[in-house]
Amino acid sequence: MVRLERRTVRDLRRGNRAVLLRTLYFTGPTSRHELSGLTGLSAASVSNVTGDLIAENVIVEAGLVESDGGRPRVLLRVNPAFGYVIGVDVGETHVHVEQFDLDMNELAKAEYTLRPGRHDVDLVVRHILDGIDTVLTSSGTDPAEVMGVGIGVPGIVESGPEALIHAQTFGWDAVPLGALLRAGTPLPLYVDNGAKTMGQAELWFGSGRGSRHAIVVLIGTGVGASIITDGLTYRGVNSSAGEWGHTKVAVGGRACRCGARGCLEAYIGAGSILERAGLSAEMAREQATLAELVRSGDPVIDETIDYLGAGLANLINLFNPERIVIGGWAGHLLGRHELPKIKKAVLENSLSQPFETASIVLGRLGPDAVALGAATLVVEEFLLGKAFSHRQQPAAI
Amino acid sequence: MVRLERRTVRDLRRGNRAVLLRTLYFTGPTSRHELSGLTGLSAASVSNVTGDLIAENVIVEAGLVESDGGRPRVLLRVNPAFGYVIGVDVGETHVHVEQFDLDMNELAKAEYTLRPGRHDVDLVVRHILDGIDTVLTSSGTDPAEVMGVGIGVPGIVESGPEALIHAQTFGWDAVPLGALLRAGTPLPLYVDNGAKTMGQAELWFGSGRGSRHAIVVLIGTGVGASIITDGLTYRGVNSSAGEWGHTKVAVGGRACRCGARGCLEAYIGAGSILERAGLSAEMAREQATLAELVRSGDPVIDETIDYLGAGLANLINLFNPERIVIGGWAGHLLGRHELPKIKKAVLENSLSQPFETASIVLGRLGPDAVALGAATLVVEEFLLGKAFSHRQQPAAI
DNA sequence: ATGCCTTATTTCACGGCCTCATCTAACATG
DNA sequence: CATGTTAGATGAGGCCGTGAAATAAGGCAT
Repeated sequence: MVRLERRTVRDLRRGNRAVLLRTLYFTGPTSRHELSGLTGLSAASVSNVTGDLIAENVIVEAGLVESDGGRPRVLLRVNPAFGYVIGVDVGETHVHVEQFDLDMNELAKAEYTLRPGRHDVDLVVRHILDGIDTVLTSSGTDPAEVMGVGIGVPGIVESGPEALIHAQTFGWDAVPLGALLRAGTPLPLYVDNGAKTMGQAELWFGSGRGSRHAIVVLIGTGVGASIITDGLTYRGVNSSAGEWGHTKVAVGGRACRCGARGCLEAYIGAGSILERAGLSAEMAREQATLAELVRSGDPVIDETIDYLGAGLANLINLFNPERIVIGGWAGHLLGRHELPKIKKAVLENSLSQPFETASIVLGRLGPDAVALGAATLVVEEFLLGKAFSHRQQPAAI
Repeated sequence: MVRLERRTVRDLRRGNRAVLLRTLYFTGPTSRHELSGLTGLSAASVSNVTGDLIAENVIVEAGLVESDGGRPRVLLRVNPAFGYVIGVDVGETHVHVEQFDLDMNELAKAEYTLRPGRHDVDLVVRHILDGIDTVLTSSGTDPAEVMGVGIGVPGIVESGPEALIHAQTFGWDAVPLGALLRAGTPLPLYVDNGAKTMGQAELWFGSGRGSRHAIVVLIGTGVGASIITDGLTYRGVNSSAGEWGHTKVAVGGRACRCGARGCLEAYIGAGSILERAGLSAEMAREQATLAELVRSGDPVIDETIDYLGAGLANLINLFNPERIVIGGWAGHLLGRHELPKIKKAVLENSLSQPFETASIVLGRLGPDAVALGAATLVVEEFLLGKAFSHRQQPAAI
């Protein structure tokens, strides 16, 4: 059932302000005149709203552009120093904490290594809190200028003030990461699944840019996906949507580490590929070993591509996206060498109408995309000016 | 990328008017006072907007309710005779045309039988056009009072003025049904996939009522799904989203009539079940034969349930819905007898967090739901007052 | 009957918003 | 330095939703 909400004349302004701010953010330096054309707002309104935004220091003037014969245009842009955002990537083997300005320039970074298999909650929490301190100190930023901290974690994140995390591979069962961090910092926190944060990074700054219905898949040791519908990350009712890795592509097939059988991850997850090749690779050498398999054209890779093709085709048949972005280190490895084969496998497994409109591309951002994307959770909130409404967001804690 | 749109003070009124109208439509007779509480609008605004709506005859007063000691409340309701809508169900063996008032009371009906395998486009078009005339004549309705005709068809419907239809099972490849109908009637037309129209019927009036994220699956000879996100049918970029029947649950498995292998439909579609049981049933006796299989507890049914469980679990893992509604004649047959087994199969194939929040229920509406749902496409347009914006609708042709 | 009490709905002044038309600013050109 | 051109600002006007006050429409006790 659609939930429409009443609006007052003030919501109007908030909304139009958000329209302007978002346009400015994604278009870059733009004159008031152009903004009027881009947003549909009258020149008068653009003038009013930008006036407010400048007074609040949210946007700043950024040079002139002469126009032939007339008054030059004043370019406006979002003030990158209006505030700062922090993104955290909690991975299987590391915790990365990065600070950005609003232009997403990286200002500072702190990295911590986790011993594989040792995902002590308190240790992770300490790394995150320490990392926040470290980056702020190293960049000389006043904590009051930090708009929030976005955190990308593996597994399912239940939205809510506790941000309960269920991550089987970490041995985390209902870990209240939000509450634990809340005890250590007053900054606004946004916790979300790492595949979703990476997806938002690719959507905003990478290969997904400009698309409205897209899917970003993350293939590493684990397999996940970020589903973007109508330009926003789709989260479902409990924000666990997008668990692509545990969809079944072979009823009664290989056992997966999640306990079920026939999961996609049991075929295309990096560890599973190695297992199927008869290699019991150490975590540490996983990447090099897989790279060698791909390079040597091992038949297990072809089989993997068949499963990947089916998995991607399922997404195409169900979501009818305009773009599919392949990310994650194993995804990059496969995609870099075998994209034509992958596309062929998808073609064989999907209906032709949706297949034809879905372009399949490699992710453009590196492994840091998880932290970058986590930071964009904070920026999203800033751009929507708290005026967003109907779609579930990972609310600040 | 989110597309926010500028709004003027007039959009505000259109939006709030839609809020009020929708509340009134789904809540039933309601006083102005209650409406104020339900919508959040001030009493003054409710008074203004309802005044307009009454003047336009869109809503009418509907009796009084005394309140203890004070002025009695005047109940308001949508005027069921403000306009009429027509829903068409184009199925494998029939064309049904039904006329409803805005309360979705069926006022007239026309039915045509199609010989299986003979899906001549012109014949279908003639049936539809003839059906429209027939129901209007039999109910004595002036065509000028008809708000539109919704048409549910099998296969993929490309949105656009032509409404190109791709339905392999009909042998329809890019049939411009919209254009063909347009030549025969001036009424606004809304063409959409039948699974989607049935889904909207269950969402509005059946087992999906009140849910925001739901999936309605249609299991008959063919297998489809309607995906409801944020209360609206999700269509994707080309409105082909929801092709669940051709997602792969067994890489390299049984051949499907779509040409691929391992499709869900090749295991749980009614015809496929019979085939797997070694019965080459005639279309005409399909239903009775399948019923017999289910009743006798044939092992092929247990196998079917395994595949159905995997298919539903995939939807749960990907969409994290609050409800799954099982519809379609074969779906009802299986669900009526084997719902506990189905739930167990889903449990075994889905992650526990999303599983726990998804209730799995049987559809409540009968086989007429496709036509009813098609008619709701027109009502949807009416309720949104053309003020909807960001979500793709099957635009009127 | 009458006056008071309670609750529902309407009216009205007000402040906020966007837009159109008009005005001013800031440049180039000759 | 006057003129032309384009960018941006300003102000009147028309809508909108809201709160407060007014009015409507009953019940109830006297």
